Amino acid sequence: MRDNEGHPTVEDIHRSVQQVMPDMSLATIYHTLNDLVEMGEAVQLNLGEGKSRYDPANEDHHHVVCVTCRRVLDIRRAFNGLKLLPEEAPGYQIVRRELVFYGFCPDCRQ
Amino acid sequence: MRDNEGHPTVEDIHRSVQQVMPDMSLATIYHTLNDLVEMGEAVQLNLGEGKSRYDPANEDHHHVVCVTCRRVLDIRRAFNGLKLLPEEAPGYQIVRRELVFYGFCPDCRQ
DNA sequence: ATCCCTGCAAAGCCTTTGCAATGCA
DNA sequence: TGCATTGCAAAGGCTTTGCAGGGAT
Repeated sequence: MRDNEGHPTVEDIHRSVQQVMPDMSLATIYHTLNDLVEMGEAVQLNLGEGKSRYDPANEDHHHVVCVTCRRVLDIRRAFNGLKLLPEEAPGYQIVRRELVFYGFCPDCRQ
Repeated sequence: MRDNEGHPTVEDIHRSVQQVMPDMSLATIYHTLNDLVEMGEAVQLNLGEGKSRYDPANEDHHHVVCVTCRRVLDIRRAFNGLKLLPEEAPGYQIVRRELVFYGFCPDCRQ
């Protein structure tokens, strides 16, 4: 995941791992990713594609998705000034937040 | 969607519509929802469940999802002070943003 | 010897698609 | 009549699961 340049799908990771371990199966990739997510080492991204992408759980950053070409861009500073007001979710213990912007990238905007 | 109390899945909508039109098929629900999203009348939510939920496209509000019981709570004020800095996504035209908090609801927190 | 990890194949969802039938203008 | 909408069934994509084989402790 770290070598992969960003937001790899399960398929991406599978191909990548197979270059080192040619027999690695898809099922094992799924198993391992689920374990990593459970351990808190990886984050599963839901970018509205019908499939998941994965990030190492390093930083609290977020994403811009082009609705046309599906390119994904990292956003690092969007959370300045943002907080979940306690009175909006009383009693909740928040463990993660995911912010996705959808729009047209410069190329697809024409 | 408006009658449904919140964030219905396709299945929810299907059941709901069938109470009035018993022959309504799932395929038609999917067709209609896709049309509504394309028209900008509905919003498809990705809450990390492997299936979609839908909201009428009324307000720019967001969601808290309990990672245990999957209950979904609306958040209305979380965007105070949040903006997408232009230098973070130069040339992009943003059309929608989706913010999801994941955590434990009061009941599942124990 | 036991236990966990792996791979394969099958099954499971959710969603889309092809096609024929239907309804409406 | 012509066109869009519908329903059904099949297919498609992503993910999970059952099971048996194999490696490590």
